[in-house]
Amino acid sequence: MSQIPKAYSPQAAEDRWYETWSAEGFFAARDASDRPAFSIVIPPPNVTGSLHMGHALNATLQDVLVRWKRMAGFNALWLPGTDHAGIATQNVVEKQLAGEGTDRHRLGRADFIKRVWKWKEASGGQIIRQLKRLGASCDWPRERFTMDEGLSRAVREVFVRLFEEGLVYRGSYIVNWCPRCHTALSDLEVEHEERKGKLYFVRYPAADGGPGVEVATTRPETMLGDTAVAVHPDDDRYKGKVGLVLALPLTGRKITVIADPAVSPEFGTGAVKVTPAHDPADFEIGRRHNLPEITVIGDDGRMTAEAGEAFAGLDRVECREKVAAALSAEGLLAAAQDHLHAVGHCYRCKTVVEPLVKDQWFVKVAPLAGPAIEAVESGRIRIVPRNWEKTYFEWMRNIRDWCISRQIWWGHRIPAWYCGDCHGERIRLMGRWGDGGTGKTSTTYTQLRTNGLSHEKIVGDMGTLIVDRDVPAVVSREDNPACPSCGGRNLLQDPDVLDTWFSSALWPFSTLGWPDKTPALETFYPTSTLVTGFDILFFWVARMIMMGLKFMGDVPFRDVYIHALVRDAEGRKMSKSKGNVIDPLDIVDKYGADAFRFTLAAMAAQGRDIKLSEERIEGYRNFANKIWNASRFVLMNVPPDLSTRNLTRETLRAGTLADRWIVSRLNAVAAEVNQALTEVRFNEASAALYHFIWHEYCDWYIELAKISLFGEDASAKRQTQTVLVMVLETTLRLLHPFMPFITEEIRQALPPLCRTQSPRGETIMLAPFPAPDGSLIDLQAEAEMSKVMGAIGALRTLRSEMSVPPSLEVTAVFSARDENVAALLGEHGGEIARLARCRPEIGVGLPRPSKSAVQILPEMEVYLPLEGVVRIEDEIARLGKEAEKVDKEVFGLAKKFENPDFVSKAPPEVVENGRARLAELAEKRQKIGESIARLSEIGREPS
RNA sequence: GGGCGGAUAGCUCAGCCGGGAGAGCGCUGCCCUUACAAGGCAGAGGUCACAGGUUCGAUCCCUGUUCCGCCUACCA
Repeated sequence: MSQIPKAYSPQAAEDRWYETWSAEGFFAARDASDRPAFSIVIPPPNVTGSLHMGHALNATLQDVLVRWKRMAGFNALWLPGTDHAGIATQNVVEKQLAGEGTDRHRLGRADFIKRVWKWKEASGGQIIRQLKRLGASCDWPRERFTMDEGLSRAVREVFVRLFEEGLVYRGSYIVNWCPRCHTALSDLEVEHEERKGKLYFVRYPAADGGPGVEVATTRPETMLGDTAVAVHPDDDRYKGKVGLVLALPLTGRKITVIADPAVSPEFGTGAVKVTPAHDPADFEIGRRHNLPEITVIGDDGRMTAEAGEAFAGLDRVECREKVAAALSAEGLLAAAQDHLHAVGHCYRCKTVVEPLVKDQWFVKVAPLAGPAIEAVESGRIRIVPRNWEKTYFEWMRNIRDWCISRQIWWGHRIPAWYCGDCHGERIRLMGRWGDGGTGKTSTTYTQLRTNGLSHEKIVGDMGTLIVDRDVPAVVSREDNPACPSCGGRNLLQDPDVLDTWFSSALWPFSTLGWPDKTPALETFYPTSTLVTGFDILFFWVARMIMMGLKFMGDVPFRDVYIHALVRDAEGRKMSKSKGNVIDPLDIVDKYGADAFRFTLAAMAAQGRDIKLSEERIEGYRNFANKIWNASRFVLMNVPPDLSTRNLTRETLRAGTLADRWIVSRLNAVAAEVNQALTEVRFNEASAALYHFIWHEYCDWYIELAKISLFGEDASAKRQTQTVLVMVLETTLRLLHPFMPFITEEIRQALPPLCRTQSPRGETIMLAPFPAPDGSLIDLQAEAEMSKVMGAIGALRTLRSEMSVPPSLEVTAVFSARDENVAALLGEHGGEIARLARCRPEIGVGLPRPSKSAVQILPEMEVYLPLEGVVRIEDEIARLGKEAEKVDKEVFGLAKKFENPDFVSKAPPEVVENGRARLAELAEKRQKIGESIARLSEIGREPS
């Protein structure tokens, strides 16, 4: 007899089992193995971050897959790790410094980076600990970090090779600049948001004082940097104006009207002011027409000296007002109307980004995109759900070059150097010299050397440097390369670091040891499945595919499973800045990891977002408790020396109806779960398990088992015990990937000879995942059971509707349609008696007792004698309602048959089905009518 | 502007290849029946957003409309 407690309490079990699994090395995959490989690399979370709902969902789904495959006999690897999250992490540490009244420039680059590493060491373990609390079965000794030595080597190798092939280049282009983070951003890192603004109509007079051109703009402050006005070449309104010289208001600069097809005649006035230095579209036009690029907005988002005395130093937004006012004062502001337009914001700090012309490093993406498109088109990579493929293609086909340099310090330093000896005049540095350490003024390298500073001193104290764009870069796999032209060693490394996503793009192979040829790489690449959210489909997935194909010559993964985003009540992404986050760990504390995991899996329907509700989690907590108590019951009713070892197909097929039924259902569910997991339909797998455990095993099988468990027949009892435990044990294994802790906890309490053995260790984790045995699917048993269940249900309904107390044992009449049904019911009279709490009278065409309530089933009629327990009128009313229901269905069905086409064109089995149903309904309706008539008669007699 | 998705029970959502509408929670009634009140048994509740079309038959396929969400975009 077991002593386990009445309610399941997750905490203790979770800690204990995770500890054990980990210590025993059950999570470990083998670099070399006879078994087929299954591998997943985790989408690396931000190292200094903490677990949010998205991570929890992501990790749960991966763990379900890995645990499933591991049990199914695969050499399963789930490789964990974290990401250095350049801008985000740097921002955190900079905020700390600000709190201490200092900044990174005073600290200097080297000390700043030390400081970030310190922060990483201090806080970096958090998210990993949190993943463990969810039960994540990662191979922890293989944990990697994007800034690891090995991964850094991979990053450098890739950069150098791409540079050598001309796929990485340095150039001066317009980029998205965050004036707060002080760095360039890739197009993807800019979030567009609709903002209410104004569309200003401004008159630009001709230089000769004649009629000029009116332009429309949302950003009047940029006019200070205008170097042309453009119109569409085919726009008749402006045919005569092309070539006209205008006097740019407020500055007096002479600018020309040019024609360019990029201008859309429909918008505004059809004439657009061109500011090549501050607008991406204008930049393109400017380059096409060789226009000057006048920078009027600086790195800090304030107007530069070029903007003119009246505006220099003003913030962009302030300046907008001032310019509008100034134009208005000169009578040049024709109109200002409300206008809705998309404004780019920094994805990190939400500051409005400023397009600026900057020297940056880029990846030429088009040559890499081609094969990446082909890989998905050909099906070598399968994206699930399929509809994401379209989004993927759309983006890949319109892809633009990727700006990979970031003007921050935390990240992979770009392996490019500039020779101070050859080009010292054209390299300007900012650092902790000469200006009190603010790092705000710059000096040329040559000047610093002349002033007596050593090269080492300069490098050590360097904050950043500005290199003329024609100074050649020396790109090298090794640090401190020699200058290829002068052979000197006085080279200065490019101050920029790489976009974090550059290193993430290599994740599926860099984590397995690349560029070395390791056994792990051999075994686990390509990985099997990538599980991720659609929000990083472009950021990460697409880039991994490009890099994997380029450097491994093969796709990085076979399947990409795109899961939903966990959103808040209003359907918005949860984010710290919005303050709408629910901490997954709070949920784990409150309801247990198993309940939480099961909830996430159950809600992970393909293609739909998850709006998480706590009630739902509570429901699955109750489910865990249900399993717990069912197991308690089983353990209380089986001897500790029980064995299921001798249970063969033959003994199972020779079992009782209930045994054959539950075994059949178990195998059907095993088939469903396997199938659903194969198709990554987590919700279907969990729903099948939920229904089977609660509504078949608990509601019916356990109740039926009680008869022989509490009965006299020792051999029947032993047989029931065996099946009871076998089904439970198998179910636990099916459930384990979803609810790892409770399943292990219960399995360990089962009689030792009832546990399916695992190849190594005493754990459910490595025990075989149940494969369905088709020969045990017994449709006849299922059909028979459903008749018995129907009989029991019918009587229960009658009792309930007639308000017959459950404790009152009644006599009930089961009048079968034919001998077969009567025999079946007769055989299971004991079951009917117990589960419906009655003395059953069973036979064919039994007479109906007077004053009885009736349920009419296809196979039988069930009578409950009322004997003054219930008022006859109640039963008449109830039957009246039922008759209405039947009439409604008959009406619908009859309409179908009125249509001759239905009979001739519909498949025969559908027609036959309909006919049978109609006949059934007609008979039922007639019997109800008879019952009502009889009861009405009786009702008139004195009772 | 382009693309994608959603609208099904009071709430949150399933519903794979068109053929008798489901779950969880909530609600109603009865019940502490020796696994479980985090429970048992029974029940109420839906013109499957709207309008057309295809079909013998549409929640499901097609077209359009309305509302909502998301992604993407150089109409300033």
